[in-house]
Amino acid sequence: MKYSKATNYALHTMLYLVNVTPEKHVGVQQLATHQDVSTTYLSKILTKLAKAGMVESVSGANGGYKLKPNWEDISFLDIIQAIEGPTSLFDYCLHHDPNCLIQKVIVSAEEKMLDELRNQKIVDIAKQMAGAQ
Amino acid sequence: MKYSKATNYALHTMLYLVNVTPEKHVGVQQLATHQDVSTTYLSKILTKLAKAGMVESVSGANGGYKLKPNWEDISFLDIIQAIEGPTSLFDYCLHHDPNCLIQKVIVSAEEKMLDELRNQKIVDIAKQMAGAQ
DNA sequence: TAATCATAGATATCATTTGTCTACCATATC
DNA sequence: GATATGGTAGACAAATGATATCTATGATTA
Repeated sequence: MKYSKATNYALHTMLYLVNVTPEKHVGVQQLATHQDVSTTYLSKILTKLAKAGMVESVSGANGGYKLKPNWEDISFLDIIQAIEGPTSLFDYCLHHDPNCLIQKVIVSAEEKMLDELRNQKIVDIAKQMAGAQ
Repeated sequence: MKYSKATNYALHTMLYLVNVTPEKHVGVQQLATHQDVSTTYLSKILTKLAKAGMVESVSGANGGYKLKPNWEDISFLDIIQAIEGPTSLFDYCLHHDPNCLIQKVIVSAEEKMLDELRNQKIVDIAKQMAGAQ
């Protein structure tokens, strides 16, 4: 039971974009070498972030990725769900009982975690890091 | 990002034991057919629960599984961790930075969920089910 | 038109989960 | 103690999902 490495890459990528260059375009190349991943693989992750409306890509020379105007609102949960999808920790249950109490307990516990992740903006972490230096 | 089916089986098994026969021995056979799993597979799951000190097994005729005396204290988290292990959602991080803020945010959000799961006893759910009938 | 950069598809690899099969061990009862 | 009943453990096998890589292609700029 773990978040995927892709989610890890996505979070670091977004933090990097916010932290270092919120305005400029940054190439996948640069993002990839910073995290020691291949560009094509990271590109697939960035595509998901783009489809979720957090970044936009520009092809061609001097192209790359840029944060969308709403970048200051982006939460951890936004990023995680862009990569992991909308799945719940526990979306099946024995006999597919829609009233399964076990499922209800777990889902409601999970909601507590999601609330936390929803309230944590990536920009706040970036500011913390900037403050610490 | 999901809890495994094994965790699902474990929770339902424990609920069944608490609900139906907290005192008697119940064979894996019965538990397995109830959940539509093979006995050997469910047996492996029960072995983990036994190692975690929640149930005990008795071999031989009229044997089976029985709850341990502390059964009223058993929480959802106890069962989940007996199966999933002690892993965290996010125990690696880029460059293995022990001070990674991203990791700290996620781990602290996860703690909120674990607190909830720790506070939910399996016996409470059993009582709810009994009351609803 | 050439250089730069992102994108999508096909494919490969690997780890984990989910199981099955089998032989084996423990206990109760006759 | 033989036998039926019940749990245990190991060696597999299959399915799934994550993690990539390679290649060809499309878009943009200089």
